[in-house]
Amino acid sequence: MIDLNLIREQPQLVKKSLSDRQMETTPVEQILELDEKRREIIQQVEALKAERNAVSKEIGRMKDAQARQEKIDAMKKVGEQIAELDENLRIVESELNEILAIIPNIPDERVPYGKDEHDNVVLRTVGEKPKFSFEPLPHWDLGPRLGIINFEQGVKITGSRFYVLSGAGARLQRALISWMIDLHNRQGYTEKYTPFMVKGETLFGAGQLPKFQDNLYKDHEEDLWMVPTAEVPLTGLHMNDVIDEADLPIYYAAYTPCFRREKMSAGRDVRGIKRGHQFDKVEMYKYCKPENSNDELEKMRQDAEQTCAELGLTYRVVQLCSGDLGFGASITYDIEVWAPGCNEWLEVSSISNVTDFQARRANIKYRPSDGGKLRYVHTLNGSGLGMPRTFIAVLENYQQADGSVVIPQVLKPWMGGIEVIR
RNA sequence: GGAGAGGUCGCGUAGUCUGGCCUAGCGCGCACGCCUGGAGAGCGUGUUCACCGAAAGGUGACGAGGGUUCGAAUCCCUCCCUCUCCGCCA
Repeated sequence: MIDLNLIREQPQLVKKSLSDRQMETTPVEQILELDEKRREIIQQVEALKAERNAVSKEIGRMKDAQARQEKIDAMKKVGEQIAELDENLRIVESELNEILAIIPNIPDERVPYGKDEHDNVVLRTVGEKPKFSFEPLPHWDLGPRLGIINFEQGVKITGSRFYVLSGAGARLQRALISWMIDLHNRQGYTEKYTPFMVKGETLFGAGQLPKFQDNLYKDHEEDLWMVPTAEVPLTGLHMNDVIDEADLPIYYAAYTPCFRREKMSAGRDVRGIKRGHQFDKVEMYKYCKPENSNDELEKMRQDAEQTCAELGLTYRVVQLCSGDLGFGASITYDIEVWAPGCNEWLEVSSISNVTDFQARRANIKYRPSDGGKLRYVHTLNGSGLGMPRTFIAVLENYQQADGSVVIPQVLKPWMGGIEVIR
């Protein structure tokens, strides 16, 4: 949610932001109109309520039965007016909130203008694309050949875009998750294990509802939704909280599976395990003071980069352009690792400063140490890292001429003695 | 899932039966001041948030949402959560 005051005071800035994001319509005028109407009604109805409160108090003290009845009758009419105005107010406010709820965050001024992902800017590349003495296989050949990825079984028990990991493959994924969480621990993040299902309110707070409803799985009978990312429960942890300034910044890391219907991406990346309806991810998350969120973003990007580097993967850092920016993000870096088998850069991390966008929706504030007014925190999130793609990169980069896959050094403590998958 | 007890301004509680001096009392904590060589004790003052308003001021919030009423923390309905017991169960 962006600040209504910002729309009031700088409507041009908001309009430009929305058009930079390639939104066709910018409902700024409509918001201002509704806001105007809202304040008008509030003034009317509150004046009436003040009158009713005063007279009602009087009635309680009145002795004369007839005069008393007259006042009661008069207040009955006032009550009817109040009910009518309250109803109007409710309608105006719900219209206003409906629109505000789908306005994305304002891009940071450093975000380059661009139409879509083709206009993203590669900031730098770390490492070199590895050279092979043989033709490296894509993971969709490598996995089944090694017996560690089974596509048919996934389709059999659940459906398309599902797969089963087996033996050393399942173990490799578990090793990646454990190693990553331990690494983030050392980087200062507190590990969290959260529910994988949340209520609608929590999804609203994180900015997933109402806009991305179509991409979410939901229980048919209850208000329970499968999380599309750990960012959602991690935002929810402090929903409606007031945090002491001394406790900031807060760093969390969590592993969760992520569930996405991928309606928008139907037909994309159908080959392999790159895009499924269920995937595992380790997420980094921060709550901090507004003045520190830029520095925290850079630190989180370094933390994600370290994760790629320690795995020995070649990666590049990409700055998202305005048109490719996510709904809640004000600025985003993607980290992509090189996958020599499928011959492409795979996005394994997306690191964003969400500023106060989620904090407003989820009502997360902090109390300044100097006793000043409560302020909204800033939140940041970043994958550290996304599983199937990191898994793909490890398989494809560490494959040998004989078709086996060597386990990266850092993962060995979790592999139970397995050094090579063959 | 069944029965019962609860949810009040940081924490703990009073208030609910009997609607209106509840403009939500008291204790603890916290902040400031007085006192003190200093500290403690004591005394005094203050101590939620959101919204509307230039301000004065006003409105709303007693788990959430509805209803009754001139007026609801208080009465009625629905839901959520916590605790105790029972049932079921990894």
